[in-house]
Parts: sequence; C-alpha cells; structure tokens
Amino acid sequence: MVTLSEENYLKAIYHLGKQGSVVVSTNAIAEQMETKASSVTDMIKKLADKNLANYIKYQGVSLTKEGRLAAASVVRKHRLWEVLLVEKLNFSWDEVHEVAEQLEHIKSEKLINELDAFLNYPEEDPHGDPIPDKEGNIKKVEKILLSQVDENQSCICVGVKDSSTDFLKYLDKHHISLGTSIKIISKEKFDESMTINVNNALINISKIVSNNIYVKKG
Amino acid sequence: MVTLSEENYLKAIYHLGKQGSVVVSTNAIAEQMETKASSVTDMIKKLADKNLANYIKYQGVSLTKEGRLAAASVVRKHRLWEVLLVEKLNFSWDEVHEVAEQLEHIKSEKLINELDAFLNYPEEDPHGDPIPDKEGNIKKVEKILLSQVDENQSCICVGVKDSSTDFLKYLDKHHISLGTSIKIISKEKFDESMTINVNNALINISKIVSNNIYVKKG
DNA sequence: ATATATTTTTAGACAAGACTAAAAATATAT
DNA sequence: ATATATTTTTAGTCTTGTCTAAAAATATAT
Repeated sequence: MVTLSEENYLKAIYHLGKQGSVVVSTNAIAEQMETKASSVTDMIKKLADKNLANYIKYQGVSLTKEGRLAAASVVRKHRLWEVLLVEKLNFSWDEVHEVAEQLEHIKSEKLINELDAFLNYPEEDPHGDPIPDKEGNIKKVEKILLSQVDENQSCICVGVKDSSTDFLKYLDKHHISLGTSIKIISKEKFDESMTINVNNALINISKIVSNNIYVKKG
Repeated sequence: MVTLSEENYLKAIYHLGKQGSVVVSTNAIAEQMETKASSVTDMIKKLADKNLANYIKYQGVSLTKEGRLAAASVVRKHRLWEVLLVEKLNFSWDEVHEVAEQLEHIKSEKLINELDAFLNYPEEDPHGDPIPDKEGNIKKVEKILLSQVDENQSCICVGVKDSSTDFLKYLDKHHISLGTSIKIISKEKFDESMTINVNNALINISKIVSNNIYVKKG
C-alpha cells in the first residue's frame, strides 16, 4: 500500500524529473513540497525500500518503473478530478487545484475509470496539461511559450506553465483562456514585454506573463 | 480543524446515539469502529477538548451542538457522494460504501454544494437513508420494518437497515430495490419467516431479512 | 453486603511522518 | 590543493493515533 504522503513525494519526483525518469536532488524535492530536506531523506528511503524509487546516498533519486506508474496514476486522478470540477461542478480553473490535491488520493480503480468515461475520456485538464492514461502514458503536444513567438505571428493559447490562482485570475481578467487566439503586435527589446491582440483588444504583457503561457501556431 | 480520524469518531457517535443526542458507551464506539476501547477513550478526550463532545468519565459521551453539526456534515457528504456514484458513475448500491468512506472526508464547502445541485438536491442516498441538509437537519420519513407488516398487506420498499454488500446482493438477486412493491402473502409462526410477492414471484424470506428492509404502506 | 464480572481509564510503547541541530559528504573558490 | 560553502544525511525529539497490560470504577450476582 502506498500512503498518502508517499503519493505526494512520488508526484513531486515525477514532476521535477520529467515524468520521473531523471535524477532529482533532495533539496529540489524539499522545495517543491515545502518541507525540510531531512524529511525528504527519510521518505526517499521508504520509497526505495518499497521499490518505488532508485536512491543513491548523496546522489539523488529517480523513480522506478513501478514508482513512475504510481506517480502517473496520482497525476491522472488529479487531472481527471479537475475536469469534473470545471465541466460539471462550476469550478473555475483557478479553484480546482486545492480540491484536486485531496481527491487525487481516493483509492478506487472503478471510480477513476468511470469518471474517465463520464467525462468522455478527456486528454487534458483545465490548464491544458495532459492526462496520463491507465498505463501512465501521456500525449506529448506541440507547444511553445508565448515569449518565443515572433512579432506579427498569431497563435492559440493551449496551456499555462504557472497555474497559481494569481496568474490564472490575471489571465481571466484579460480574457485569456484555453483556445484564445493571440496575435503578437510588437515586442519591446529592453524589458521583453509584448503587446498582443486578444479578442480585438490590445494589451501589454510582461516577459513573466509571456513566459508562462503555452501556445501553438495558428 | 477536525482531523479525518476525529470525523470518523464523530460519525460513529452520531450513528450510535440517534443523531448524536444520546449518550453512548466507550465499548459501543469501539465495536462500531472496530478499534480498542482505550483508543476510544483517548479520542473522546480530544473531541471533548475541542468542544465537539460532552464527556463524563465512566459515564459515556454525547455530541455537542457543534459536534452534531460536524458529524451530520460528514454523513451528508457520504450520502451525496453515494448518489453521484450510483446515478452518474454506474456503481451499484452494494459498491458505494467503501469509496464514500474516503470521499466523505474531502474538505470543500463549494464542492459539496455544487455536488448537491448537480445531483438535483437528492433527499435520500441509494439505500434510502436521508441526506442531512447544510444545517444538519434530516427529513424523517415514515417507515417500518417489513417484519411488522401484516399478512395480505402491501407495501413499498423504501430503505434497508443493513447495507452490507452481502445483504444488498441478496436483495438484488430477488429483485428487491428501492420502490419495489411487496405483498405479504403469509407469515410462519414458528420461525417468523414470510412469503412475499415481488414482481409476481413468490419468495420466502427469513425474519433476519424482513427485519432489515424498511417499507411504507402502499 | 461482599465477591465477581464487566467496563472504562491509565500508563507506557510503537509506527508514521515531520522537525531541529549537528555531522558527513560533496561542490566551489581561490 | 586546501579552505569554505552547500547539500545531504544522521541522531534525537515531537505529534497523532493506535495498541497492550494493568489499574480503577461501575455493574451484577449471590
């Protein structure tokens, strides 16, 4: 049995090391989880004992195949629940995270499969992040940061890198959501801000903003 | 903050002492929760410290107003989730309990209110048990045990007292569910079994069975 | 009313998960 | 290469919730 706490560590390692295949440091995990390095060391040992992680003292951790699947399963659940919250229960995309953090730990194979079917097998969560399938596979989609797009090019918002409440509310205020068409009008050299056209309104966004919006050509 | 474990104790006391207004014994709680009396004593003290329970050593516990509301809230969540599972996610009434035991601890006011609305404000769960409202009030419905009904009378199944998987599967096998019409054909004096008519089939049920089915006149 | 049985509580121990402070290993800089 | 800084681990403590065994209180029976 994988405990709630173990699931959270697996998820952190999964996210830090691109789907868990890369070695990550104790401190990185501690920062991600807002805990202390010593707590991380303790837990890593438990994960290694359970064959969920590969661990070499002082060197870092990566997930085993089993650990990767367990982590992907938690992420799958998190994202499916987020879809339910937004599509059926009137949550906005900035309200779902906290609740999904709880729901992702509910243990029931049937529940998650039925939820998947009920939601019509969504491929992405409300922030444009891919939903792993039962085997833990994710569909890689072409996406680049808005900051990479050149002047006079048009693109479509397909996701966000930062999904904090503050950032999502900022996007809401400027009517930017998934599927929104964005045209780059101009880019400033000195601060790398850009002026963009969204729904025929011109707005100026900082580099920080354009660096946290994923878009595709179009 | 009420912890998961505390919520489970509150729920147990709530169920044992008709909505928590009655004093219940340490042993009764221990039995209900499949734990030891000493663990119960420990937890009762914590609940009393938090003003969720009234506790007098060696005398027993009851819930305070606050404790009763907290317990009713957990029961409300449990039963609403059960409705979701059955109505939307293809669970049968014997499959919902275990998952609802987990879901009932999810903390989000908005979630439970939206769920309530999404399900169209159900008044009962899939076993016919009433769903407390936000204030913890439950609608008392007229119901008697099938064993109380006289020969030649007809009635309608409105709930079950035992909602164990085994019993619910037994009812499924005999096509008895909520809303099913039942006519009492005859009752045996010596073992108190009865023959009933369900969907034009005659079946014989033991006292144990008739004692676990709630019905209303009709 | 006294002895016996049952219930409840206390005392002490344990596991999980987290923390602090100190020690050990690794990395960096001159 | 040696000193310094950083990272990681260890050792020991704390809290929550559980348990066992023993003690205390209450209930029951003769």
